[in-house]
Parts: sequence; C-alpha cells; structure tokens
Amino acid sequence: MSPRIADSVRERIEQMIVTGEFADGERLDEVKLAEQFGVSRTPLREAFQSLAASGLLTLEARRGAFIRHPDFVELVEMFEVMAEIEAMCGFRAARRVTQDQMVAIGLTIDACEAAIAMGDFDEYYRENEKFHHLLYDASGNRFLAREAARLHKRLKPYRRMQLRTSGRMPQSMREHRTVYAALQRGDPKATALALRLHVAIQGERFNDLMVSYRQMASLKTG
Amino acid sequence: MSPRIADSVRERIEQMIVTGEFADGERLDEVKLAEQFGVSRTPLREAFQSLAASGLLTLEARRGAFIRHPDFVELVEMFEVMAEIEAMCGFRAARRVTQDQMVAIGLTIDACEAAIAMGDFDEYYRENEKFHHLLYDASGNRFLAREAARLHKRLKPYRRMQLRTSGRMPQSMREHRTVYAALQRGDPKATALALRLHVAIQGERFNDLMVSYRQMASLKTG
DNA sequence: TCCAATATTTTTGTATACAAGGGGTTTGAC
DNA sequence: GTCAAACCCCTTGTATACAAAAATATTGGA
Repeated sequence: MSPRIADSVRERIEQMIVTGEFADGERLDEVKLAEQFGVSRTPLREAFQSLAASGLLTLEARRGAFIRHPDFVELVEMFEVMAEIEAMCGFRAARRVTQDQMVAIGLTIDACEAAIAMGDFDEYYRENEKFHHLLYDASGNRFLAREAARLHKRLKPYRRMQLRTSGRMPQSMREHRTVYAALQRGDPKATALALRLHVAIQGERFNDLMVSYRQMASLKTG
Repeated sequence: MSPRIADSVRERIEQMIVTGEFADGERLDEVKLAEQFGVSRTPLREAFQSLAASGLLTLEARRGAFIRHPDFVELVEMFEVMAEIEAMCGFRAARRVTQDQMVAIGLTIDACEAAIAMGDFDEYYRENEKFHHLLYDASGNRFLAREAARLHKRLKPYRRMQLRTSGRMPQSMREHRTVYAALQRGDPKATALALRLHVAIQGERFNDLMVSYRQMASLKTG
C-alpha cells in the first residue's frame, strides 16, 4: 500500500541488471541514477545495499557500486549449487506435492511449449520461471523455497545465455516433462536427478555455454 | 584500511544478534542504537539493510527493524537446508581436499576436544566454527563456500541451543572424527552422509531441541 | 617527453533537517 | 462501559548539506 521509494528503485535497478543492461565492471553512478529516477541519493543507496546483499552488484568501500559478472568458473560453480538446491527441492516435492500443485506445474509446461511454438521468448522465460518457483514451493520447506528463489533470481542474467544456444529450449522442455513424470510417480531420487541434470552445466552444454560466455565477455550482457 | 562506520556498526549489531542479545519480536530502535554507538541514523540504517539481507533481522516498511526468531518448524527447515549444503561441501571436499587442509581440520578437532576438557565453551564454539569453515573452503567451490558460511552465520544463535543439550558436545566431536575419517579415505558419499547426520535435526535430537526451544521461547535467546 | 608531486574535482560517506505515515491515546457517541 | 473516530506524538523515510577520500587533472622537474 505504501510503496517506499527505495523499494521501487531497487526493483527498477534489479530489472535493469537481470536484463543485462550493464556491462561487466560498470560503475553505477549514484547521482546520475538518482536524477534519472527523480529521487535523492538516500533511497538509491539503500537499493544498492539491498542489491549487493543479493549479489546482483558489488559495493566497494568508498569506490561505489559495480556490476561484477562472475567469471566462467564461478558461473559454473553457481549453477552447480543451483542444481543441487533444485534437486533438493525436487526430492522433497516428490513426497509432498499436492494434486493442485501438479496441475499448476503441468500448465506451465504446456504454456512454455506454446510460447516456443509462438516464438514468444519473454513468455517462455516467464512460464519457465513459474515452473521452477512452483517446484520450490512444492518442496514443503519454506526456507528452502526462499533460498532457491533467491539464487534463481541471481542467476537470471546468465540463464538466458544457456537457453540461447541452439536447440536448448526444446531439450529443456523434455527435461521439464521428465521432472513432471518423476514427480507424478512420487519418485524422489528420479525427480532430484532429473532436476540436477536440467540445471547443472555439464557435458556438451559446458562447451556451448563457454562459447556464449566468450561472445558476450567484452560486450554488454544483453 | 578505511573502516566505514556503517560496517563497524553492522558488525557490532550482528554480534549482539548472534549472541542472542535480543528477544524475539524485539524492535531495534534506530535513534537509541544510533546514540548508543555515537553515530547518526544513516550508517545505522545501512547496517539494518545489510543485516536484513542476511536474514539476521526483518525490516517492516515504516515500522522498523525487528528480531524475528524462526518458529520451531522453520528452525528445523533451516537446519535441514544447512545439513544438505554441508553434505554438498563434504562430498566435493572428499575429492579435492589437500593434505594441508586435512591437517588444519584435524587441528580444529583436537582444539575442540581440548576446549571441552577445559570447560572453555567459547573456545569450543570458535574451533567448531573453524572446522566447518575449513570444510566449506575445501569443497573447492568458492560460491558454495560463501553460501555455506552465510547460512552458518545465520544459524549461529540457534546452534548453541543444540550443543547445550546434555552430552551433545562429545557426540558432536565423535561426528567430527567420522567426517575426518571419511575425508581421509576420500569417500564423498560417506563424508556427505556424516555431515548430513552431524547437522540435521532428527531422531532424538529433534526432541532435545524442541525442549530447549520451548524453554527459551518467551525468554531472551542468551 | 615522461614521470612525479600537488592541486582540483568528483564521488562516496555521514550528519542533519524535514516530511509523512502509523500507533496510541483521548474524546465522544451510543 | 465499549466501540469508534479524530488527534497527537513518535518513528521511519527522504532530501539535502557537509566532510572526507579517491580519482583526475595540472604543473613542475628531469
């Protein structure tokens, strides 16, 4: 009801970051952004703090706020952790998921496939995100769900790199269906495994990603 | 070199929180703390932001900063996640740990046992913490190590509850040795399992903790 | 011309002043 | 006596002013 300026500013900057509007190493100018948003530096600095805490940017003492994209090794490390967290969610969800949740999950898969067919990538991203969030909630562990969502958001700028590689989207959809089937069977191990494979960067996708990464290394992460 | 006021304030408040200086639901008064530390509200609010981001306190819009201790269910959930994260660290560490790291880990176990013998609980906590941090680093995944450390810190106020229950400390030490042995053998699964059992709240410890929790529910978490 | 030392400027960090929302209290009506 | 509404005060949120540190430009010397 009472939207603090700092919060809306945070969201706007966050949006700019996750859509890759800033280049690696770029410094976010306090005064420039402040006048761009028509606010004072105070709420802006608050937003910086918050964003730094979620890892979306880095604060260097008396130097400012910087976008520091992870190097390739760290990116792989992050996805490795994400894979394990998702596997953990899936493992628990397989035992606890309700039929309503299964329906909701199934709908996101259908919507994803429809989006691919329509070539509507934004819609695809939205539904894909919904799929994963439903899964986090289905784990039945609210703390785990929050942590998973946090990490998921943090990886958002880099997830697009993966999906852009040729043929990744249909493959990704097949994996969603595998997860769904394992959930339906109530098989924790199979669900966990399917999710681990779905998220982790390994095998041929390792090379695919490395190429994408190099391509946009010096460019903006558009 | 240049200690920002906000950072030192953050550390001081963090210390107060993790040592359980605040009761559940307590509101942290900006002006009171500011004058107590002899600083203005600005760095103090910055510290609040940072602490809220790590989950040590909760910011409610236009209401203030509150200490919100997790309820019992959430506490178990948090330790469940911590157990899995530590298991993940251990799994990787079993393959990657160096001999130097093994020596360092071994030393913390010895120091822990010595501390128990001396009845020096603070020393025990310090060395116990060192043990776990060495393990996080040994995982070889820097991102994972940071996340593990973050969660570890967040759980600090509640870990003491576990250790206080009768006979927990010697048992905890036996578990450290089990982890150490599994690491030495280079056995990922055994290391992971040992850590999961070491951290998770299950079996009889579930009841032990529930009693401790109830005892301090209305009191301060000293 | 290049380097170093210093001056200047820019930018962050902190304090303070001001605005505005929420909670509590008081007062009034039923 | 209890409930509700209006008012006041206290607290948070935002803007701005000021201080201090870092980055940059400038000037002097070799």
